[in-house]
Amino acid sequence: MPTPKLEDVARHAGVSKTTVSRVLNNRGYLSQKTIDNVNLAISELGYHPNIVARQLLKTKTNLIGILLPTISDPFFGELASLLEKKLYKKGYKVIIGNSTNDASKEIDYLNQLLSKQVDGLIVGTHNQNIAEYRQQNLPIVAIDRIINDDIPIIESDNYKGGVLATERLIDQGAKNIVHTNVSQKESPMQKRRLGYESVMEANNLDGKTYIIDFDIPITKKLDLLDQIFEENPNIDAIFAGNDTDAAFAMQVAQTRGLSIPNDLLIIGYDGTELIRNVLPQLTTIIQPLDNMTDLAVDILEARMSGKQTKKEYIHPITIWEGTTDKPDYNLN
Amino acid sequence: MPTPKLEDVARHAGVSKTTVSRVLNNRGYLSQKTIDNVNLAISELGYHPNIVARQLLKTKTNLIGILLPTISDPFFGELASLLEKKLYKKGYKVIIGNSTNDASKEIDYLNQLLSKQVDGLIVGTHNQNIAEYRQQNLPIVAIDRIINDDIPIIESDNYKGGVLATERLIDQGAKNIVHTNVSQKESPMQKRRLGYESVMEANNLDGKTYIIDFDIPITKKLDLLDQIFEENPNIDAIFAGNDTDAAFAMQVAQTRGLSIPNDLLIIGYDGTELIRNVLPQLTTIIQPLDNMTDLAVDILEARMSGKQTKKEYIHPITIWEGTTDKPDYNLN
DNA sequence: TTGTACGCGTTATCAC
DNA sequence: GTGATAACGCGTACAA
Repeated sequence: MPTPKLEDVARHAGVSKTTVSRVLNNRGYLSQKTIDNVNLAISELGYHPNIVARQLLKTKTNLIGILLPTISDPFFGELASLLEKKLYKKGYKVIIGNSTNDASKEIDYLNQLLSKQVDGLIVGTHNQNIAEYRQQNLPIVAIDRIINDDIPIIESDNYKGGVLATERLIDQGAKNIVHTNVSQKESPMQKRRLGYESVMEANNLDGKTYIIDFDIPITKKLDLLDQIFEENPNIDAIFAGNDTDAAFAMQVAQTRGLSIPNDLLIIGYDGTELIRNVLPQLTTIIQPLDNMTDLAVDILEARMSGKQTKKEYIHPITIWEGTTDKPDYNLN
Repeated sequence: MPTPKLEDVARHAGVSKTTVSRVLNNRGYLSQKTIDNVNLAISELGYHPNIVARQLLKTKTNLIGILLPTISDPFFGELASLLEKKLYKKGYKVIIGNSTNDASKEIDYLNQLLSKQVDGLIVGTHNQNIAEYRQQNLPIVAIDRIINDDIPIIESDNYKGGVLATERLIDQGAKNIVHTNVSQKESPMQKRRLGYESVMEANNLDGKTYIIDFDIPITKKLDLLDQIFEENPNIDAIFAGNDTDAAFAMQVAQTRGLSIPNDLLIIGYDGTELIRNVLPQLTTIIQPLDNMTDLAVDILEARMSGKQTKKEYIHPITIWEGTTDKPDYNLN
């Protein structure tokens, strides 16, 4: 027998569909006897209401899309995890996609939104120039990503983070500092680079930024990092655009016989809970993910209920004081 | 104006709803002129088909639920990431939930399945005795988890992994080896413990297993690990039930002044890509996640199309040869 | 080659 | 208190 529907329950209980629906939703006036009757029929048949039919009528799915470049990286993993928990508490479930460098996949997810499958979307991907975003009245919130003027951005104080990291390295005597960042020009992550460049310039130092995108294979990342050392024999510090890069750089440096922090200083960015505990020696800029995700959910809800919001929300960063940026560490 | 529907497009193009539907789905015979006409109307109105209405008609959502204890841990992050990629290629999108120790949340997700919101479910959580699983004909696949006799399990060769790790530690001279595992008695992860215990017994050694569940806060995990050292002053090796435990144990040990591998040997379990690159020195048992997720998707599809499957699929493990289990490492 | 009419499972409206 | 009926937006026999 196929899954029972409302009508089957109604027939079984000897009432109308309306009555069953009322029992299901606690609406209207019903005699206790009827209620008991219907509930009995429901459990006897093992009936479960069909969510999809409800969604069609309500034009609301209680589903939120989350689109990230990857979810296996600790930063995005923690981001996704926090968002899911917070959205769940508000009654939403989450459709997640890692769009790994795949613009067509991102477009596909966007079409779902436009097709009323999700009530809202949180984007943290980095593909550019996707026409589908040029729609109206879409409840979207971006994390660390610029989409267009209408879509609010949640981010950490990337510029200040870049400044802080670079200053610390210079304070420790570093002169040949290399930075890693992503290729997407319109990402707020570029502000990390701007902070780095402005401090370098103020100190009359030449800066050099290498591109390491999120969604490339790890082996490729290691190759790129190795190349940095190859091309910069005098390198004495790295300000990595994220902690994964920083951690990989530590490994590559050690493979090449460089000792950290004596031969090479390293500072990362993100400061996820995982990295802080697995690699506590890594000095890094902490993004306040808890606050950022709280806000992302709030702003999304505001947009979904048609409220206006600000365009940009910048969160203060803090620093995790490890030892990878202190060459005198071993002397203590 | 509200979002346009099929009927609006039809009126705009001067044809019937059926014709528009045909154009949308490339079905039946249509004149090129009509096709162009309809497509023009579609783009002029900015029409997008309503997925929910389609789902109702087809009684299929192309949505798969994935239920994991957490997604911020690298193992589950990579698992979720791989599953999402592979399901996407087959035309499915993914609803993800981390059920962090919350049985009611797990039940809630199960009800979604029963409510026809998803076509299938992949479970890797560890909550027990959930009655909702006792349903019939649910397309479910479990990863590293025993649910009931009807639901197939995908797992690595946990027993052999436990044996292998313990033997290696004993070969290096360890005698006081502590193991960590989860509290869920019916998890296949217990086979890691059984492997460990059988080898310990065969060598006339006393084993001791500590419980560290996946979904407790990191600070709590660190406390539990610290307690292990407190209660076992003679400890000379740890076989951690997963790599996160292993990595944290390394940190706690170092904080207590223990040097690895000279004072303490460590072997982990999982061997995710991230940990292999961030902490390559950690010797660990590698689960073939790529194969396991391939199979999980295949088996789920088989179940969804009503085919019978085996009850258990065990994948061979390999070892990542780091240096944390080789006390003579520094002598080389 | 195109159109009509019905059904997917639920809830809202109005009547009794 | 309860029931009949329409409506949500789409796809598909069947007819033309």
